[in-house]
Amino acid sequence: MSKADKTKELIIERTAEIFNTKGFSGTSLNDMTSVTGLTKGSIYGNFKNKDEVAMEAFKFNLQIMNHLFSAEMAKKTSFRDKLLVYTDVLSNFSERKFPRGGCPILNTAVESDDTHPLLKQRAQKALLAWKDKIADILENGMETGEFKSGLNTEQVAISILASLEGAIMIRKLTDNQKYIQFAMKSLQDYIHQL
Amino acid sequence: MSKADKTKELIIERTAEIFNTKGFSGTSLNDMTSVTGLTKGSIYGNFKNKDEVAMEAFKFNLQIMNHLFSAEMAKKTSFRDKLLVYTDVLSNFSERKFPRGGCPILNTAVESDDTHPLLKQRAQKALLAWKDKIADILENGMETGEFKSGLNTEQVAISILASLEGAIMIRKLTDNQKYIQFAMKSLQDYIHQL
Amino acid sequence: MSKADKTKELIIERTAEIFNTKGFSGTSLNDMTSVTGLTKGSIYGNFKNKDEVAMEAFKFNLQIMNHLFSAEMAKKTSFRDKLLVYTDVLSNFSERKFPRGGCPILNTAVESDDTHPLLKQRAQKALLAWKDKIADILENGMETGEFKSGLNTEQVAISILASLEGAIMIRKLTDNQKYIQFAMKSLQDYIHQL
Amino acid sequence: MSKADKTKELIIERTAEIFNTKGFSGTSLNDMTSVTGLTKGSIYGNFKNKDEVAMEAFKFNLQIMNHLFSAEMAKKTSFRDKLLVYTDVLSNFSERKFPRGGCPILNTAVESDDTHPLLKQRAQKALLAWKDKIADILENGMETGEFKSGLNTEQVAISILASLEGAIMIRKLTDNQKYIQFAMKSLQDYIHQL
DNA sequence: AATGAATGAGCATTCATTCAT
DNA sequence: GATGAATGAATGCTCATTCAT
Repeated sequence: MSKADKTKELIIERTAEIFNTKGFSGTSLNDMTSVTGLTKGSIYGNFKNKDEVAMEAFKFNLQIMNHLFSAEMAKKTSFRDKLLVYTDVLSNFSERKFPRGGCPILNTAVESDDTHPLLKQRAQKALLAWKDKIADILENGMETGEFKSGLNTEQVAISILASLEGAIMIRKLTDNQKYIQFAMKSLQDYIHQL
Repeated sequence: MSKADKTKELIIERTAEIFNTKGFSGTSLNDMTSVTGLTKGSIYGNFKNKDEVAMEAFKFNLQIMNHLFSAEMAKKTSFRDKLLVYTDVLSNFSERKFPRGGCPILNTAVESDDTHPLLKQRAQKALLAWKDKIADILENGMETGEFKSGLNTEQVAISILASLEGAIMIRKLTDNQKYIQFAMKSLQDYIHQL
Repeated sequence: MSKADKTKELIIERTAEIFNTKGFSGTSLNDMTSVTGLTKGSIYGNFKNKDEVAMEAFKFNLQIMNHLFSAEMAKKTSFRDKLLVYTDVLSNFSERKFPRGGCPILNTAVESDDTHPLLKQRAQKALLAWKDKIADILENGMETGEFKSGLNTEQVAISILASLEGAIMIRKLTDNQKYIQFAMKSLQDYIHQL
Repeated sequence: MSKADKTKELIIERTAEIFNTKGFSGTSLNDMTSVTGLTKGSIYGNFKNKDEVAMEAFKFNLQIMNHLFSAEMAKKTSFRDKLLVYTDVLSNFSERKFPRGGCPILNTAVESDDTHPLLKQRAQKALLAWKDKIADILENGMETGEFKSGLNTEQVAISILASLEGAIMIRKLTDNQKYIQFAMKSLQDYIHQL
C-alpha cells in the first residue's frame, strides 16, 4: 500500500465516526484535521472535497456494520438463526461493536434528503442490498423448508428492515436500550413464525 | 391575534418545511428570510434565535402529523381500527397530508444527536408520548376484549412505532411508496393478530 | 413640566450612568430601553437619535459632578479652602456621590477622539470652563492676598486639573482608592504652597 | 521569521493605531481588513479573535511609548534628568514619536471599564509597572543624594503619573499643545524640588 | 505528498433607526 | 406621545476550498 493510500485510509477511519455522529453538515474540515492530525491541504491532496471523504466514511461505517452481521451469521447454520442474528446483535447492541452514531444508512437517509444526492444514492443502494440479502436468506430457507413456502420475500425483508431501523432510531433518541430490546423481541417472534 | 403573533405563525409555518427537509444545520437564516419574505431583523424581533424557530417548527410539524392521525382515528370506533389508522395513513402516504420531509421525530432524532439537546429532548418527549398513546389504545382494547389479554402494551407499542418509523425512513430514502406498503401490510397482520 | 419633558428627563437620568460606564459605543439602544422601561420608539420620539441622548446624559453627569464640587465649595470661605475641595472630594471619593464611571469629561475625551465630534466639543467646553473656574478662584485669592501674587493662573489651573483627572483615571484602572489619595496628598501640598 | 509571524506583525502594526484612536468597540473587523489589506479569514487565521488582536495592539502601542521614554532616559546620567525625560517628551509631544491616539494605558483604562477584563488587567499591570519604574528612579536618586531622603517614593511616583496622564488627556481633548506644556512646567518644578 | 497561509462567501446575530397605528 | 413591528446595514466569526512552496 502506497503512502497516499495509507493516508487516505487514516483519514477515512478517523473521520468515519464524526460523520456518523455529527452528520455531514455538522462535521467541519477543522473537525477532520483535529481528529486526523493532518492539515486541510493534506486532506484535499487525498480527496477531491469534503463530499468525497464523507462518501468513503459512509462506506467504511457501512462495512463495519455489515461485517459485524456477517461474522455472526457465519457462525450460524440454519437460515432462521441467520436472520435472528439481526435481533441478537441489536439486542446486545454495544457501542464498541456497532458504529458509533448508529446505522449509517439511517443517518444518511435522514440528512441527505435533497442536499447530497450522491450520498443518498449510495445509502439507497446499501439499503436495497441489505433487503436483497435478507430476501436471499428467506429464499434459501424456503428451499430447505425452514420457512413456510410462498412468502413474499421482498415484503418480509422490508418489514424486518423497517423494524431494525426503527428500533435503532428509537434507541438513538431515547438512549434507552430497553426499547430496542422490546422491538427486537417482537421481531424475533415474527421471524420464528415465518 | 396580534400582528406579532401573526408574523410568528407565518415564520413557523413557512420554515417548518425547510427544517423538516434540510435539517437544522442545513437551514440557514437566508433560507428562512427567502421563504418568509421577511428580513433577518424581523425574524430576530419575533424569536430569540434560530434554535427557537427550529423548536417551534418542530412542534408545528409534529402537530400536523399528530392531527392527521387523530382526525382519522376519530372516525373509527373499534380500538383495533384506531391502531390500523397508522398503517392506513402511511400506506396512502401522500405528501400533501403528511409533513414534507417525513416524520419530524425521526428527522430530529437523527440530526440532533449531540448538537441540539433541547430539540432532541423535545423529540424524545414526543416519541414517548406517541408510545403512550399506542399503549393506551391497546389497554382500552384489552379491556373491551378486542385484544388478547396479557399484552405487554409498552413492548407492543414500541414494536409498532419502530415499524412505522423504519418504514418512513425507507420511503424517504428510496422514494418508493411500494416499500412503505410492504412494511405496513406486515404491520397490519401483526395488529390483526393482537 | 409637560409629560414629554418628564419622559425626556427620565431617559437622561436613567441612561446617564450606562453612558458613563460603558461609553457611547458600548451603550446600545436595548440597554437604554431596559434601563428606562421605555420602547425604542419612545426614545426616538423624545430625542433625535442616540447621539442626542448621549449629549444630554453627558451634561447630566457633568452637572452631578459640578454640583458636588460647588456644594462643598459654598461651605468654604477662603479661596484656598475652596481649591482644596477638589482634593477633599476625590480623597473621599465615594461612588454614591460621584457619578458612577468617574469623570464624564475624561470618559468622553478618551472615547470620542474622532468618532463623535459634537460630544468631544462639549467635553472640551466643560474642561475649559472648569479650568476657568479654577483660574477664577486663584485670581480672587490673589486679590485677597491668600495666594502669592504673580501666579500664571491658567498654568496653575491646568496643572491642578491634570492631577485631578490623572488621579481619577488611575483609580478607575486600579480600583484602588489608595492611589487617588496619594495623588491628592501631593496636590494638597501644591495648593498649600501657592 | 515565518510568513505567519510577518503577517501577525503587519496586522498588529497596522491596527495598533486604530485601536488606540477609535477604541476597541469603535474598531471593526472591516476597519482592520481595510487598514491591513487582508481578509477577515486571514486575520482569523493568525489570531483567535478580535480581543487577541486588540491585546497585541495594546502591547505594541505600549512598547512604542515605553521605548520612547527609555531611549531618552538612556541619554541622561542623573536620576533627576531621567525623571525630567517624561516632562521633556510630553512638552515636545509630536505625533510622529508618540503613539497616535495618546497613551494606550489611559485609553484602555477608560474604555475597558467592565467590558474587556483582560485588556483592563493588562493596562493595570502596565500602569503599576510604570509607577514602579518611577519609584525606582526616585530610590536610586535618594541613594546618590540627588533627591531629598525620606520621600514616599510610591506616593511621588503616583503623583507624577497622574500629572502625566491628566496632561495627555487634556491635550487629547483640546488638541492644544499649550496645555500640556503648562502642566509639564509645573511638574518640572515639582521634580526639581524633590 | 504535505504544509502553511490565504481567500471570499457565508454564517447567526445585533445594530440604530423608522413609521404606521 | 408612545408602541409594536419592521428594516437593512453592519457586527464578529467560520466555512470549504485553493495554491505557492
